[in-house]
Amino acid sequence: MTGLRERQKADRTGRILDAASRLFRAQGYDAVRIEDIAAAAEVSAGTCYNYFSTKGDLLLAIVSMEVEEVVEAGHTLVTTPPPDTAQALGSLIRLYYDHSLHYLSKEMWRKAMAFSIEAPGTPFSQRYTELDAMLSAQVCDLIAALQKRGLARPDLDAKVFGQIVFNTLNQMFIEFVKQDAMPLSDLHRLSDAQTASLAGLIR
Amino acid sequence: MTGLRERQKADRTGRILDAASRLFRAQGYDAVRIEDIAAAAEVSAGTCYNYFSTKGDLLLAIVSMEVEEVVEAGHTLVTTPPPDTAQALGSLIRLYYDHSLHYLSKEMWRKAMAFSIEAPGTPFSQRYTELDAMLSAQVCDLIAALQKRGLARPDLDAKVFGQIVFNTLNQMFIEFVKQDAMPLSDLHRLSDAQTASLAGLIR
DNA sequence: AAAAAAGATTGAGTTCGTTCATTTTTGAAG
DNA sequence: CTTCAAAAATGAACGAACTCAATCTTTTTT
Repeated sequence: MTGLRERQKADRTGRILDAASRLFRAQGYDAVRIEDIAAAAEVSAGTCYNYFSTKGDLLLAIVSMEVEEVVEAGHTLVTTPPPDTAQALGSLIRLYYDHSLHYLSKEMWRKAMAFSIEAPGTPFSQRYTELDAMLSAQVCDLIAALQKRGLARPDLDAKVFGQIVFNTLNQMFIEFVKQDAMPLSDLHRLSDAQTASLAGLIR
Repeated sequence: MTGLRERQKADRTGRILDAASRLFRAQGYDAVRIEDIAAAAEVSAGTCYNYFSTKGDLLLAIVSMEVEEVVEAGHTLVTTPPPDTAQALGSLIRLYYDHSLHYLSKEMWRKAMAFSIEAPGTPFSQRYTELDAMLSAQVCDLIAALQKRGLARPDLDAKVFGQIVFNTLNQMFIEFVKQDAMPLSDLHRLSDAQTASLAGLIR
């Protein structure tokens, strides 16, 4: 079933993604030209456009892989939440934040977020939006799980409140990547304060 | 004290802003070239760059003027809020949303938001971020005003809660401008539902 | 009022993302 | 094995944002 054509296609996709990911991280998104990526992936510039519609979409493909990992890691945590509301929320949020700079620079996040707003219809922009929705749903699930364990007010709409929490942490993350000088520890501090407030409303 | 040089500078700035605003709205941000703006403003392309650092920053200058108007209009409403929590919040939000498409297209909003994330250091990007903070503060002020009138739980931190409300409405607005097909009425529906939930938490 | 300095304008030139006509490679049919 | 069609790769050409050395305009100095 795996013809030569199919195998080469997958191989090229992988090489382009690898090359782009490595170069973006090493030199920055703007400093890397499509031609550089093509050269590193041993294809031509035109071929990159057979696989990814724009440079921005290629970036979003890379970012999406990262977010996929986070969604998976988050799933484990949501199914076995710590036995305290603030700590449960805090752990999930910390998981998201700490993963974020593992493979991606702030510049890459900025460009990715910008592109997903600017060009929402692009294939990987849609994928990225989906993944965002999955993260949001995960927070909702956590709150529902806490309710089930009697750690959160049962009269709360878990979906509405989960989205509120997600919007808040998302907004703080945007501020974080917008300021190159801001260290991760500051994001944690801000986040812990908000989480405490929000946990107060839940309990 | 207004020398010739100063007057010409103000005049040119105005002409560039006017031309760009008109052309962006009529033809779309991407379709308009700097040269087109320059021609319409009766200057050269290079001159546009003496006044605005990039095309994106020029757009943000235009968007900022719009947001300034909204901040002003909102101020009136916050000082004399309707005598009902949900209605007060709803009026302010409606004010923001209804103003949004008056002078600016969805594409312009998308590009502006994208640029403000992508290039946060640029002069008008900073201005735009400031204005965003002012809107957020306005929502906080409204909640504080409601507390003062006994229309909201006094034990609530107005600042924290205001930011939550602002983040929520901001996020909904982003979804709105990301989908060209979505009518303003749908945004209102979504917003009304969320506002009702949030008003419930406040009372 | 002339000369010098400071400040702005200009548009040709550079760069890089993107497109597309042409060429090459792959897979199927005879 | 040859022929043909479909799919994919290629790189030269294009377009638009942005830069910068040369030029022009305004202000200040003598």
